[in-house]
Amino acid sequence: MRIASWNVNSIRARLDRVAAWVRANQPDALCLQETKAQDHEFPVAVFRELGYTSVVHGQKSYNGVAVLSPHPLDDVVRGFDDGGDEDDGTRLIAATVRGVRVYSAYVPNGQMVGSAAWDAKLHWLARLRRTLELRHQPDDLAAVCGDFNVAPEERDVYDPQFWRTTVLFHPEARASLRHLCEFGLVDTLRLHHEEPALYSWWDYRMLAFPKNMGLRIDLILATRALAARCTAAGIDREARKGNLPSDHAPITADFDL
DNA sequence: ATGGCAATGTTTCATTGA
Repeated sequence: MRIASWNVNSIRARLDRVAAWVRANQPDALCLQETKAQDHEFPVAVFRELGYTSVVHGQKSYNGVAVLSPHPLDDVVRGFDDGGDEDDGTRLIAATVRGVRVYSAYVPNGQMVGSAAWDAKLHWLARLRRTLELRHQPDDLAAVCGDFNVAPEERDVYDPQFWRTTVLFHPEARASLRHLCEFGLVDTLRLHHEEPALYSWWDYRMLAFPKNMGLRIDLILATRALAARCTAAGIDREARKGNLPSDHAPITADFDL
């Protein structure tokens, strides 16, 4: 079973590229973030022609998440089902695919350290952990996938000295991500690749991509039971090339399931 | 080669992203 995740920076602007990637890579579950489409605007028909069903949770202009699969998508939940306040933005959707609970998460960026958006980012990560505590045991088969807007470690950042002052690599954001993982989630890429400079996002500016000035902020986190079955993980740098790319590359994890 | 931001809609500039 192959699970993939991709911040596409508008599904409508990226439709041909995403459809081609699905055709070539045949994921069993594809989590999308920043679809930037209301639910009725999501191009479900294009993916249906490829044999994929889409479950979506979107809004106008910003945010938006989805899960696509050629298999049945069961027990779909949009947003946090923790009984708390209504979500501020469409940033989370979950569905069960072949017995695996799959989450597509778009963690708030946080804008500036110390801003209201920064507080909201840390709160959002804490709320995601609470939701997992309510819904799962660490020995469940679950994958929390998406754009976390936090790089876990120094080896995931091209200039840690600079980036540690920003929302993407600030010690507090890293601590919030660590706390999430301490629920019992494993960073699947690091099960198979130890080397530094494996990035999933590059700024559109400053020739960041050809210079590999990036950060690894997109993750597929697996519960221990699922991680035990992880046979491969990777980042598809090729999909960041060419005309009109997303600023993020798709990431994948394969499981013996 | 992979080349110096991009998508949206508030639309000819402002907002947001990371």
